Amino acid sequence: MKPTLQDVANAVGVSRSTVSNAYSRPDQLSAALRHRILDAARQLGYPGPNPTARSLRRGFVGAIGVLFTSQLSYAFTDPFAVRFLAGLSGAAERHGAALLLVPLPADPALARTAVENAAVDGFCVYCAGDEEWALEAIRGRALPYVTTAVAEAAHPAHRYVGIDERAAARTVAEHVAALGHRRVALLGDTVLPDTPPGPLRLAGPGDVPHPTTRGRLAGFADAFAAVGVDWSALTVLNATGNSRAAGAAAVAATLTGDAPPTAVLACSDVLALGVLDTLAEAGHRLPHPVSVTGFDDIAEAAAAGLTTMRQPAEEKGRIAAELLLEPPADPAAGHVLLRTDLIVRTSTGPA
Amino acid sequence: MKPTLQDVANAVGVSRSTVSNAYSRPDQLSAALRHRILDAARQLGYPGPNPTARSLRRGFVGAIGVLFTSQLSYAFTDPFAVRFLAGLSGAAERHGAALLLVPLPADPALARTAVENAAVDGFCVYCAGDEEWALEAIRGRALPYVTTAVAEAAHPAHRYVGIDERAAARTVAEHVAALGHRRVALLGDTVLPDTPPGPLRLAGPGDVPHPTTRGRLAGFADAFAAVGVDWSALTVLNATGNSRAAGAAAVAATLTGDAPPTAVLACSDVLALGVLDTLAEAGHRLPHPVSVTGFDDIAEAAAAGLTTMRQPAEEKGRIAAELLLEPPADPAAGHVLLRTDLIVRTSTGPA
DNA sequence: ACGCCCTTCTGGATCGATTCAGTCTGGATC
DNA sequence: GATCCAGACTGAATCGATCCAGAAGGGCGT
Repeated sequence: MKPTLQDVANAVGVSRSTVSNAYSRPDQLSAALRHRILDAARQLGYPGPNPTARSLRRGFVGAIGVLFTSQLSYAFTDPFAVRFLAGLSGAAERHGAALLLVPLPADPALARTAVENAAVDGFCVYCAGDEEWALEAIRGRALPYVTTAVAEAAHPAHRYVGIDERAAARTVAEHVAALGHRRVALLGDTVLPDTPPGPLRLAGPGDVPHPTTRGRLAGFADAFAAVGVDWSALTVLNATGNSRAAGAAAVAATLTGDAPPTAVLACSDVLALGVLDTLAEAGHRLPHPVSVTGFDDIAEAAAAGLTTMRQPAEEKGRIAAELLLEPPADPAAGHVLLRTDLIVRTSTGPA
Repeated sequence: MKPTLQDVANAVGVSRSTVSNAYSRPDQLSAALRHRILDAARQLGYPGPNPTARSLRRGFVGAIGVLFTSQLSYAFTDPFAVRFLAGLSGAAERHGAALLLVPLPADPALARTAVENAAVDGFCVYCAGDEEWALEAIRGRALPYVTTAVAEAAHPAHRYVGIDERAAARTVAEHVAALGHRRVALLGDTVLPDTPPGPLRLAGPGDVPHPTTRGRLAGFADAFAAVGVDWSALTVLNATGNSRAAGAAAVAATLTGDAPPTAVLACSDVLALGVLDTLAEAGHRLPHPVSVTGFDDIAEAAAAGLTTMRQPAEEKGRIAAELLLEPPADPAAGHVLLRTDLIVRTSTGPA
């Protein structure tokens, strides 16, 4: 079998502790002996202290867990998530912390044990709406955690970095309203679960389960209410996934119907790009008869001329990591609200 | 402190082993007792067996390490790497394996210990040219590993999934040569280390340290040699990074010089897009006076009309994961060569 | 009543290190 | 020459589980 600390100790004729010190606390032994030990280790093919055993004894691991409550591969498919991870990994790198990407089985019970079995010192939970069970499991392990969305009635240990979804969405909608649009559609991913793509009847934004989508729809509604357009006059479109194709599918029938909206406000850039795809296929070029807005300001948005609400993706990731790796003394500092900026491009114009 | 197995055992009045079995081998005890144990655990706030202790005893971790020998955050910046990771994570997810992204310090000695300290069952090494030290460290730990490039004189344990870089590049260049181009520039990232952006004198492709770049340049050269264009007649352009900006910077002076090339063959799509940016800024629209080709076929390539060599990014990731997670019995099956396809778009045309 | 098997549960050994209170040694101090 | 001390090294306890040989108890056939 592979050699252990003890084998090296035997070979050199010293105690296990001394070999351990040779690796982890060089100041505890003479340089000469340390060299002898390291040489012997090399000869024996000893690769250094076993990381698992070390973690067990030391009580910490040196890795933070990253949880995507939807599919893990989503993390690499969604441009915003990728930029978030870029920021996260940069900060982790600076702290020498590794990132453990934990895949979650579809079965909730199994998913919970996946969270309980992850060897990490803390968790970053990328919010997908339904994550309370995950947070509960994390708290059960008494590990620190950060979420990527504002939590209203947060548990004291709950740290987060997010934006004011509702206010940001309201700003987008105010821009659209100011351009004179009154017949508008709001487009979101999984506005209601298990619902086909296309228009949806909703009593109000409060009925939307996903908090981020709920906040954004509410913000859109706020702005239109302020100019006299009631919630019931707004069309809500449901997309079955956060992808261009899903966005296109959700909006298709509505755009070709009679009395199509003059503006479509999407809850994400990816969905908005899907809308632009549909318009482009119908032969429309910018500026369109239909104004379109997105959310997040991903790289593709600029190229497509998409008006959108920018949120600092990399910074969000960086701060999430820092909240875990250098925990603020003041608990209030554990709640970070990021700035957002309306980026007006060519996809919006007068009604 | 947090409760342990022993505490739960004491509370219920059974042995440690029985509590352990309640979690890991439910068939070893009666359902009734199992429920009593699990209930007691819940009451005590016991979060389930400690993952680190379990790993130590069981001898495996349930995670595979992912090594980017350049900066970790590069993984999320390069579109090809992201798609690779998407494939990797999808396969890992299916096997219930977690992904440990290990950041490597710039200092080589520290980087080596980072590899030695990662608690994983195997490594996927995303090739960056200089990774032999990492492979050595991994072999020292007797862990299985996969690299993302073909290795010629591979260690027996060395599994890989790659493409025939040279043949693929040759195919691209043959396409360009067939269009009549004879005055061409070849563009690569870090053709020689520590060299400013722009043209470079090289005796031949053999002088390039990075194996992937070397293979691609050699393939380009092969095709042009076949039509009578000598290596010395080719311009080699060095980019200082794999980004659009770096690609643009590398090519700028050459494009505006006298006798500019009629075609630029880049070693990656990102670099090629940088060249297109430069051309667009100079007011050129497709089809250009200058043909441009890329490599990889990332998503942006299609939108930009870039002719490129497609390699199956997600599949590469998937196969890498599978080579680790379901090791082939036949060692020859540990060497996978992927298919590549020339995708001709509008960025190439007759000279 | 006896032996046998099967299920259920136990106790101790073990995984591979780290930690900390000591012990030992040689040299400086008075 | 006795005392003290800093530096170098040791040993046992510990981290929190899993594993396995075996003990206890119950049911069954003869």
